[in-house]
This record gives sequence, structure tokens and C-alpha cells, in this order.
Amino acid sequence: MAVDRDHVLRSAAALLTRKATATMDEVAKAAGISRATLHRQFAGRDALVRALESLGIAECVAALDAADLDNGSASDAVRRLVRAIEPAAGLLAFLYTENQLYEGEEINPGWTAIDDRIAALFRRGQLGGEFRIDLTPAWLTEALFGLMASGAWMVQSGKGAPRDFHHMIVGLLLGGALRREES
Amino acid sequence: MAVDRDHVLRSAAALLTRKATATMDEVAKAAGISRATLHRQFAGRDALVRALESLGIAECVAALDAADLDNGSASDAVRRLVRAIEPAAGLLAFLYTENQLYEGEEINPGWTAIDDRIAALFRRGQLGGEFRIDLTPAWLTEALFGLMASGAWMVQSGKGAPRDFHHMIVGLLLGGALRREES
DNA sequence: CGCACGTGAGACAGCGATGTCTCATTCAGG
DNA sequence: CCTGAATGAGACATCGCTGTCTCACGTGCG
Repeated sequence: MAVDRDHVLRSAAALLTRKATATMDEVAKAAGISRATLHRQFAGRDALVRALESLGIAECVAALDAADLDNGSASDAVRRLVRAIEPAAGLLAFLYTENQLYEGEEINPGWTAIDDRIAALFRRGQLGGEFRIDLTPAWLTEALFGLMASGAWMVQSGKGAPRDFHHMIVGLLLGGALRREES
Repeated sequence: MAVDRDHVLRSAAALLTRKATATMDEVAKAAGISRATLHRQFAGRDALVRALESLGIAECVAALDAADLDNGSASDAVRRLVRAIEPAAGLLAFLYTENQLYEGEEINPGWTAIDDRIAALFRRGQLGGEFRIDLTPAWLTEALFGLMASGAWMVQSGKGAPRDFHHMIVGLLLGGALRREES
């Protein structure tokens, strides 16, 4: 009766997103297993967080692949990307604030690869005259993650509806708050 | 030789923003005082975080007052607000992720008051036809905090210049990534 | 000078979380 | 039925942080 490792990771992600300081015991209970079994799967808390990081990276890469960023307008590519990455938003929101990963200056190269792909999308939009050029691709990438984290927290706290998540992120990221005459 | 309480708080904010799990000993060393003195000033870690929260609220309120949100266009009011709140961005970024404050469901009423004032600004911009109405004031408020946190982290990590902070936040929040024909 | 106050340094116990262990139980497969 | 693998439950030692204490030192002040 092998433990469903993926289920454990997702339960941990859901719990840690709400309470980043949850103990191993709480994580185990949330996954419906004992602390002993949790330790058999993940050598320690650090290993668990690393596994969550790997899961988050994998989901990001999968979303990037699925979004097909090189085709069509950059705006549509952003919309597809947010749509594809939405299920992982909670996990990413947790990882986004877990700067402990960032501490040991041994950043997982997966993140930089993801950042590069998203930044390349924004750069493509800029070169095509679609996006403004006074905001750097690096900032737009960072802002995308920040907005997704904000959106995820807003949904989790009940202050926003899950169905509005995509429009909130994309609407603000692409269009901003100012009203447009045309559009 | 009374300890400079404000200096201790700002040192703690700067450290905790980078490393949210810093120990009391690290906080004390960062402030240049001993752990004993730190404990004399703040009864415990919880009291320290609460003091930081009060400081953050106070700085937000001061910024809101200084920004004079009710005068002029809503866009200009947002610009003034971000300008005024910028010095406290690092502290706010820390508090924004310290959802432990949010845990005990005893949210400091100061935050809701601040949220209300900022949301009222966005609502004023919507009623005046300046801001789009398909994004709720609550979301715009949340996004403002999220973008400020992202911007603060970007500056702290060296990936962005402090001089660009204001333009990054305001430019994206108001205008979005899409290029405009006019303007 | 002498006193009082605040500080730094260190010792100390307490606590919670961690990581490892053992043992009984359960379940699948031979 | 028997066996083995995996799990749950709990005991256990350990570690790091916390909170409190004591004591010595230095500085400002009367």
C-alpha cells in the first residue's frame, strides 16, 4: 500500500500555503498519514520543501509548454499561461514567499529557466510593439508572480471568487487600472 | 543610554524581510544590541512582530494622510500614495507575508481601515470614469500591496534599481503591460 | 567620589519540533 | 494459511530557540 506521494505533496502545499510554519505533524495529519510515514517519504522538513519546490517547477514548466508561448499574440500567450498555471497558483504563492529557498544562494536553476522563458515572452511582445517598453521583462515577470500570489491569497481568504482569478490577473497585468477609450 | 527603539524596529524589519525565520539573537545582533536588551524592549518574539505591525500601520496611515487622496485625479493620488509609502515598502512586504498575524483571526483593525481608504480611492477613480470598473477596488488594493512587495523584493535582491521602484509599481498598476496608441 | 541605571554577556531551565527507533497491526500475494 | 512489506502509534533522545535570571561593566548624574 504505497503512499500516494503526489497526494501528500499537494496536501502539504495546501496546508503550508495557509500556514507556512505548520509542523511535520500537522502536514502528516493534513495528508491523512502518520508522522512516521511522512518521514519515510521525506527525510525531513527541508526535503519536503525541496520536493514541493520541484513540484512547483515541474508544474510551471508543464504550464509553459502547454501555453505554447511562441504562437499568436503575446497577449494571448499571457492569457493562456495564466490559465495553465492557475491550478498551481497556491503552491507557487507558498514557494514565492519561502525565501529560505533563496537563502543558501543555491537557487534551483529551474526557476531561472522559467523566469527566462516568461521574460522572453514579454520581450517578444515588446519587440512586436504589443507591450510597452518602459517596463523591463524581468519586472513584468516578477509582477506576474506577485499578482498570482496576491490573487491566490485573495481567493483562499474568501475575499475573491476563484472564477475571477484569471480575469483579475490578466486584466490588471495587461491593461492596468486605467480605463481605455477604445478597447 | 536608552536603546533607540525605532532603530531596533527598523533593523528587525530589514532583517526579517530577508529572513522571516530569523531568531531573536539574529535580530538583536542586526540591531547591534544584546539579546537581553532586545527582550527588555519587547517581551518576546510575538511582541516584536506586533510592534512591527503597529509601525507598519502607522507608516501606512501617515502615507495615506500625506498623499491627500481626495484631491486631484485618482491617478495622481495613486502616484502620490506609492511615493509616500515607498520608504515603508520593505516593512510592508514582510508584514504582507506574515500571515501568522492573520491566523488568530484577530486582524488588527488598522489594516481594514487602510484597505478601506485605498479601496475608496480606487472607487472614486471608477465613479469618475478614470479607472475601469471590471476590477474591484478590493482587488486593486490587494494588487497594489502585492506589487509593492514584489518591487521591494526585486530591489532588495538587486534585480531592480531603487530609483525605478515608483515607476515600476505605478506604471504597471495604472497602465498595464499593453502599449497604448495615445499617451 | 559614590550612586543608580541601563547594558552586555553568559548561564539556566523549559518547551516545542525534529529525527530515529521499536512494536503491533494490517493488507496483499504466494 | 503464511509471509513479508508497509503503515500507525508511540517512546525516546536531541537540538535549537525562547524566556528569565544573575552578575559585571560602563556611563551619566548628583
